[in-house]
Amino acid sequence: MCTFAAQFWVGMAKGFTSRKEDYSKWYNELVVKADLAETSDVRGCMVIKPYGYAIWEKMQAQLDKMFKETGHVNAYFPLFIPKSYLSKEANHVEGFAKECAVVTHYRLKNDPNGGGVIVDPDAKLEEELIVRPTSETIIWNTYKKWIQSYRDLPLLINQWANVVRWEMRTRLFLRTSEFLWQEGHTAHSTKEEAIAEAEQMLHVYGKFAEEWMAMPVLKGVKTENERFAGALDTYCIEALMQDGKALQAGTSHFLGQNFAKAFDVKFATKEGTEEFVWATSWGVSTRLMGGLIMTHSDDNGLVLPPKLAPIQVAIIPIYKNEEQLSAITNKILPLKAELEKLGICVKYDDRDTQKPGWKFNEYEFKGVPVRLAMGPRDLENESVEVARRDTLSKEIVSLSNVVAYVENLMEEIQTNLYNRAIEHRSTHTTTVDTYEDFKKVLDQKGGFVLAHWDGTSETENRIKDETKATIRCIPLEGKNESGTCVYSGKPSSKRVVFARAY
RNA sequence: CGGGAUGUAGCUUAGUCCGGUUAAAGUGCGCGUCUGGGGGGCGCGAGAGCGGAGGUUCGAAUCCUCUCAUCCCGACCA
Repeated sequence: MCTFAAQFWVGMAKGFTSRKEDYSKWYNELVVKADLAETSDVRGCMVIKPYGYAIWEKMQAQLDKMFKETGHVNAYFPLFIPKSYLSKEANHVEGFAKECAVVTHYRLKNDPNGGGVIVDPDAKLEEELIVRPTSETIIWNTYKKWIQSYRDLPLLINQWANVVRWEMRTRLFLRTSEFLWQEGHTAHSTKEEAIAEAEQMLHVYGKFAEEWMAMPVLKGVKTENERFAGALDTYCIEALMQDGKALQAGTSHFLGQNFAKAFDVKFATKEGTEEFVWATSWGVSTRLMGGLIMTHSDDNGLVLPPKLAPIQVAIIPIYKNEEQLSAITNKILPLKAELEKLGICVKYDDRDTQKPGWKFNEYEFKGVPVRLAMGPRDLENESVEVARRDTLSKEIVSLSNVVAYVENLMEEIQTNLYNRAIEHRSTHTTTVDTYEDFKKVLDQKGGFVLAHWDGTSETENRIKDETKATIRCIPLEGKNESGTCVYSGKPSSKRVVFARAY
């Protein structure tokens, strides 16, 4: 490999708020200016734009592959759920009742007073329909018909769908009234198998977050307060954003026999007895996009890990006339083909409608991991300028080495982003033993705070009221260590992870 | 649903307190031209009647009333 020079471009994107100035403004502007999504005229709902959707599609493709590899198949259940279904599992209703959209009518008509269309009062539904906030109820109502015997188990189904939760305050990707997700719903003959399934999917999520999103996550179990409505146990992956706030990035629930009992889903065992099945559900959503953005991006815009970047390499020609452009194109096309042969997504941007400088900024803001530029000088020297987005560094690489160089960069950038994120997390994870330190760390530094907790909801709630911090999880890998609760002073056998969260 | 604020060109905003020529600018858009190794320069041009309805007035973006919408802060949340 032949490197002639290294230089750094550390500019500020024009008219873009920095993280330090206002993190939340930075995020909102980034999402819009990087062309990922925008708010729609429908309150709380977003339009995911092609570039943002392309990233989501990459996530979907990989997750879907991982689900299939673990034996799951896809299916699709209705968007609408009869109201009565939702009330069959008491905890579940309570958890979602406050944020459900309800369909009450099925027809419009012209307003006799000339005000456009109105809801036809004669078209009232006998039973109102709920727009799914999650699909446990409709799915378990269906599973009841599908499951009779242990021979029908396990049932391992996933669906990719949209769901609606009527949120008061929304933010692009992080919390929208309608969002896209996948929800896995499985049925098992034993408790152990169901728990193993919930844990397995947690690890699938963890692997995806770390290896594909380059986003380190803590795996753990939720406390009763934070648990999914209707679950016996909720496992989660928790990520730490750059502003020191935690983001719940995925959850996997062991539902016990709650839904089986609510929907009367029984199966005949090998021994001829009749038992309720054991259930799990698990999901990740477009919220992952928010996590991806807030884990890596900087004051120059989006930064994407190569494995999820819709464009991994952008190539920009610099030319004064047609002859130069075609000379450059003649060099670039074979290079592009070679990179593509390695499975790298390359965009050769030879549009004459935009200037090179404009394109540099465009791809930088959109987080394209590697940018190649070739101009008259490179043409003469048989070289290419290679710029990487994660470090904002540029090097001149000889044309003969550039394919190998770029191939290697893909791996290097992916690793660097992960390492950077894990470094940030470890410097923002603090162990505290007193409530004073606890509050001080939250206010001054943020991040994950490891503290002893007495295991009661009462203490958890008080801490939440006083500090806005919640228990993100009881870590799976945390070692047992006896101590005393930071709040109550009562004995505790393990530290839990506190943080202010999204 | 409580507390605060804002609606003027595609977008961001000035003008509003203290009514008065043809509503102003940046950006974006179109054309021309010089350019082209980090959002380029110059020139020309298109684009809004000021969230909506009503009122006061010779005259309303500006004052009054009502209304709608959005944003921010609180309770909820993947």
